[in-house]
Amino acid sequence: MTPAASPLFLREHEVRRGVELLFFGYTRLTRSIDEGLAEHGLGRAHHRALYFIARQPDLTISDLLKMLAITKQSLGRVLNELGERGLVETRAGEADRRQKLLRLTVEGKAFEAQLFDALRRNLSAAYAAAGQESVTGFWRVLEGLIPPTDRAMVAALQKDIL
Amino acid sequence: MTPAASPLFLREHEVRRGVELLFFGYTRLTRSIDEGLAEHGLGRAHHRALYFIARQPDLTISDLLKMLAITKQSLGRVLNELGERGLVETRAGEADRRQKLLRLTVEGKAFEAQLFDALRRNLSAAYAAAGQESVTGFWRVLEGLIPPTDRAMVAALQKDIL
DNA sequence: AAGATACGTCAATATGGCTGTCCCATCTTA
DNA sequence: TAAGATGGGACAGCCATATTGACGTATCTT
Repeated sequence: MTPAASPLFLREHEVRRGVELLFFGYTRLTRSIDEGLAEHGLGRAHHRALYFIARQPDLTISDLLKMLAITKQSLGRVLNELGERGLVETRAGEADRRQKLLRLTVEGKAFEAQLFDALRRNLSAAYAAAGQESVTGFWRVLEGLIPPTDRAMVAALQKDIL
Repeated sequence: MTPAASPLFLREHEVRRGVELLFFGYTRLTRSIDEGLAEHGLGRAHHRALYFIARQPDLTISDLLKMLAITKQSLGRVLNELGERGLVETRAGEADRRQKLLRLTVEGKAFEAQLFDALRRNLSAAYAAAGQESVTGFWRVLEGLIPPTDRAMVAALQKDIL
């Protein structure tokens, strides 16, 4: 049998390639929406909040905090600005009235959809160029990068669509 | 013939899944080195510079600027701090003495290797869990996210190893 | 000798994070 | 029903990382 070549040595190539492609891929994708955000005087932090609220209507503040993994104070500023611009609105929770349930307004939905269009264009093109089996692999590797403790949270997002 | 289902509608699932996995995967991977950086009082910006200098010894300032896609002023601070800590050193270019060729010092190499270890552990685990065909797909999709104008730059990194 | 290029730097500003502290409303539980 | 826990908000100050704009110097090119 051919012995497996030194795993650490061989893997350095592959790991560096992954690090670099992740860096360039991620930063280029996120940059693709900066223009749209700037039109409203908003930044990427606002988009992240918009995105997850769009994804899970009636999300609570604490759920959103877990997603974004930032402090309450940082999120507070972002949500206030989104509220002032009429993009996000809140209601008190039904079972627990301390909670605030976050939703996009009609304008918020339209704006999120506009930003998502840029993401869709770029990711769709990459998916199409790579082929479906590649997309599956792309997802699998990324899942493996998420600490097991966070995986349930990410998986839950998938269940909410349709 | 079965007509292809509405591409835009079907793709929304897949695109959102990609956006989310990229966000969580990328941020969790980068967080894995924050502790090591904090020990030296450095941040992620310093790591990005260290990484690319490690990858392409004798890189010039302007090449590094293209990689990072930040301004000269921003990079200036980062490089000064890395220089003060004795992690990076420069020499004048041979052909063109206006250029500064960037290199890691012995300590810089050791530090970069230490940080890289955390990245390697995490990415290797994800690669192993996903399997080799998945890794190929992972790379292919990410390549597709990089604007064609930047692809040559990223590809050049692969040629420098070994 | 004139202009372009590579790099450095001063100054002011924006963004998006952080810590620490304190507050109020509401829910849970002894 | 009182005491404590929890969800959320807010004030204050700070830090890291990025920006724009302007200007300076050494070196290379023509």
